[in-house]
Amino acid sequence: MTVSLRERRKQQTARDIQIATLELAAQKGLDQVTTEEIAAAAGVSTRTFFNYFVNKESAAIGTPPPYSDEDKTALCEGNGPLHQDLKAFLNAHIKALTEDAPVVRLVGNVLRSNEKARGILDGFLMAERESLTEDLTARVKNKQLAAALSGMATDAIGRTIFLWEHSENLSLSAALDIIWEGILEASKQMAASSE
Amino acid sequence: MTVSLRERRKQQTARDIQIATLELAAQKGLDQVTTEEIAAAAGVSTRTFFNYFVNKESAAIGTPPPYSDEDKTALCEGNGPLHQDLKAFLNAHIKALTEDAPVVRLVGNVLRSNEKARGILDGFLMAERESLTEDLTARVKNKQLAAALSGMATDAIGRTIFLWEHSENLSLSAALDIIWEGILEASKQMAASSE
DNA sequence: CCATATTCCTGCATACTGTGCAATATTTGC
DNA sequence: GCAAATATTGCACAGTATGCAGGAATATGG
Repeated sequence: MTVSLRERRKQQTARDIQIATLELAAQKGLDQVTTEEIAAAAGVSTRTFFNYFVNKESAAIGTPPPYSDEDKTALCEGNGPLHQDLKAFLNAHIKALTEDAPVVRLVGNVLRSNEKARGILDGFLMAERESLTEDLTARVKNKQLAAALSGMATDAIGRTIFLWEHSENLSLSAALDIIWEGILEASKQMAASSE
Repeated sequence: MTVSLRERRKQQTARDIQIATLELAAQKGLDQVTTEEIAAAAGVSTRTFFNYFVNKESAAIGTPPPYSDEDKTALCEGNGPLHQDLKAFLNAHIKALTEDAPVVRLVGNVLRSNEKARGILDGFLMAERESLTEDLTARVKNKQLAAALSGMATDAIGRTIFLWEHSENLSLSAALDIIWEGILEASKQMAASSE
């Protein structure tokens, strides 16, 4: 076994707390849920709850899947057209999100009504975007260009999830295709006669 | 006089509270400042502080300048190339921000370290972006395209402020020019061979 | 298998946040 | 001025979050 019993227990407890938080939040809104309730539902003391997460909003968000390192290196070492490599990169990330679709949906629900949770996720996404920008700089050799591209990418993920949450019978990856179409069209219009 | 004494007092008090909040936050970080201190510095009771703002993070952010209605209609009724009209739109908004540059700087400072504040601003920006998307839809007749464009615009504002805060001797509008250059370049690369 | 070191969980004390309510003070319109 | 409307304030109270210290569970080494 690669991880100790202690390690596994810790991860299990963290997940228990997150699930308990999300389920209670789904029932009556995160603001109406007390940390005491969450702790009880997760089978730990209030004090332990705060050993795992600094507040209930963080508990709801948990640790979202980061951009994978392989995907990032594939992107910056890719030799296809940029838009195609970027799309492949986003496809991979969306696929990772699909694994946890139910949690994504519950988290999205919390984000809609809770500002603090948005801020926490936003901080996470900013860090992700920054790291993607750095990697992209290796490929395109231009900081501002890389920043613009990685902004487009991160924005695309966000809008994809939003579209998916608000549509019936639309997979995450189908939603991405729609969003991506809009981005390509926007790029064309922006690039048109911009010399 | 267009506004009553009461109205003016209210606005003055709101501003007093915001300034007090930002100054105390600049000294020792918003997290280390209590609402009691802020209220005392602004010359009101703690209870009154909460009549004006729901929490200290909102007090720090205050009410950021929204996209102006004239600028929005100018944008969607414009007949120049899209990238040019969009740039003009952003120029106008950045000019508005320049009026309050010191406050923008202090707010930026808070945003860097406070997640809750980021979430609050994020909510505000989401609403702004959505309204811009609607207006743009009138011009480009395509929801996803409009959403992508308004995402680029809002992102540009954010990155402009960031660049400006981290550079010596760079005006907000000069920062926007640099960011904009990156966006145009990104659009070109994305549009290249995307048929 | 036991001893003990390490890590984790918990209860308790405490400071701060945010809201409802009722009393008090201020402004407004007449 | 005076009554109605609106703002401010103090107080009570529930919830959030952290430090600390003792006890429980797990890991390690013989």
